Amino acid sequence: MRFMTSLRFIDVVAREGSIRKAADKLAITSTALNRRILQIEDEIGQPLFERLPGGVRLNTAGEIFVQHIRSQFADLARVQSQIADLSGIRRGHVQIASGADALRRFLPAAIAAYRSSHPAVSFRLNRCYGEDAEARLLSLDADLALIFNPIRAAHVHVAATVRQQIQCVMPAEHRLADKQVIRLRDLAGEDLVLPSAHSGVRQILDSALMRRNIDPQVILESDSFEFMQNFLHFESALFFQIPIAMDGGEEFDDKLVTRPLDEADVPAGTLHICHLKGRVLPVAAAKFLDDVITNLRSSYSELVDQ
Amino acid sequence: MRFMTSLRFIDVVAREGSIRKAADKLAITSTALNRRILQIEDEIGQPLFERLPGGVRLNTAGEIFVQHIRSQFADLARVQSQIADLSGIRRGHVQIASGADALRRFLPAAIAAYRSSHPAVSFRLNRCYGEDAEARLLSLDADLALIFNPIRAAHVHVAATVRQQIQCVMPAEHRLADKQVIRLRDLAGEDLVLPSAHSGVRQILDSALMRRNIDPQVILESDSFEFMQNFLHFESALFFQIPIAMDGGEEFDDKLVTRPLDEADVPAGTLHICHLKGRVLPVAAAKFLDDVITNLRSSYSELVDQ
DNA sequence: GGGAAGCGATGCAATTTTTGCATCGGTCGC
DNA sequence: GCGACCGATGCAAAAATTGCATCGCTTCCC
Repeated sequence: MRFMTSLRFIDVVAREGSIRKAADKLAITSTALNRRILQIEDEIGQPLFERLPGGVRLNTAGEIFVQHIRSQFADLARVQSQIADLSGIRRGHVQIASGADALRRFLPAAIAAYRSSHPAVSFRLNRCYGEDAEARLLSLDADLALIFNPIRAAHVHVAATVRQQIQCVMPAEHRLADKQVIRLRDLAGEDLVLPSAHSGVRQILDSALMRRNIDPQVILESDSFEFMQNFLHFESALFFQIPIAMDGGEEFDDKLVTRPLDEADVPAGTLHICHLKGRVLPVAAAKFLDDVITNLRSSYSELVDQ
Repeated sequence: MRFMTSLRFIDVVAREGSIRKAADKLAITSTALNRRILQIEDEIGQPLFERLPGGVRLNTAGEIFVQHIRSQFADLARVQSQIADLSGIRRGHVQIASGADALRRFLPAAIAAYRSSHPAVSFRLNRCYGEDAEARLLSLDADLALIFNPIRAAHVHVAATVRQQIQCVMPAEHRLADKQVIRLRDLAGEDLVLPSAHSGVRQILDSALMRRNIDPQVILESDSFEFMQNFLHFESALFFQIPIAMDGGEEFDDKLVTRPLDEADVPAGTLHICHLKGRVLPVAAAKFLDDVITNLRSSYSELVDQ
């Protein structure tokens, strides 16, 4: 897209915080890039960047302008996908920001299913926590976000939510494995393996444990589900995740068993599927979103809202 | 705005329906323009125009793309005005589509008042009927529209409405001038001077007259209020307009008197102030809209909604 | 405190892109 | 069927972008 180059360049400079670094990334000289920026600042009538000794930084005008540029790019992508859709090609690109939960099983399966009927659609997935995901939606760096627990930002539109009760995962021979439902007080004195502090699951657990004044042993903390799960093969402990991170609510590792926490002790959290409020999504992203919601509705029936 | 030239060119070609005509208007050769278009079609990967023997016409992809271009331009204007606003310059440009009613007295006064505090803001006014106004909003050719009576289009957001009872204007010596309120049956046999068929006033009058089976003499029909009003200086007749077309509901021509039609006979119409739904208006347009609504609220108090 | 390194800005020449001219092949109206 | 008008294209001129060398500046580090 030749007619977008100058704008794309500005975006990169804003991200890199330095003309020379950006020029490097863009495979042109800093001279050329510098002059493109000077020219656009001239046309706007005001500087967009502050010149610092170590590089450049957007000023207020630049912030506004770069936001405009990003929305132009997103909208161009939407237009292209819509045009491609006209000729029945169904091509496109979908960018998703997701928590680690949904990235485990749910999204791989959902994307594969979608791609089986739309092979010309490509995806990009970024694992991140709530705040990042919201920032990515806002900077148009993601079309969709799947976030477990809290949505704060006013500019996010929640297309659907799924209630998810936290599940306790343990080796089949663990002493709690006989119970069908785990009470919070059962955790007292147990060895726990917990997701890191940003995680929605962790926040729910922490606040529930704090409220009841239960003080379990946190022997391990990680942001990798895979790591935590494999750890349980070597040492007996309790580990927590939400159904979406498993296959239809069932653990997929037959050495481990899964038991829900009692809803009276720990409230169900909500998984939110969202996009930027007021944004017209590209065709591919909109269709994928539709599919995901249908998919969730059939897997979790009455737990899905909207 | 150098980086927008190619897009602007496409817009002009779409409007002109011919590359050569557009090239003429843009003061470049048809060759250069033609090649810019070919290049962009190449980048998009699909033609945007159908080549007809007498020129070019947008195909479906082109329609989508041109709509995108226009929204880009409108958004760029918003960004520019927002950036200018930062430095306290308060410059900008406001484009208004309005019926002839509001163009008479209300808008000149409102714009002059606004410009007295924001002299760097320029305006463009286009007189048009409802359908045009809506089309102009949609093609981003107008930021705001003031339309008397009906709003149909789903993509229009109504920022405020004012109820306006139709007024009957006549020479001071007319036999109906003694009445404080004009009943519809009074019009039977009278000579009427009516606005043209597209006008909201005309539509309301026509349907009321038709319903009561009253058949007055329509001796003159025009889309110029000024013409109709001046005509009354030479021949005694009745002429209709809404308060917004007058000074605060008072006729400004002292040879003429104004009497409301009875609300029981003819329902009040509504003047709508609207903009495109979902659009972020440029600062200047948004502020002017605010002013207009405040203005209307103080002039017509309880008749204003929202 | 001085020197090296990193930054953006700028003059000048090389290169690439854009433009204009002339012209082609096609369609339409008279 | 002829003239007028349309968009497409080869080729040379004009204009723009780019890269190189270099400047002035600040910061970091010895």
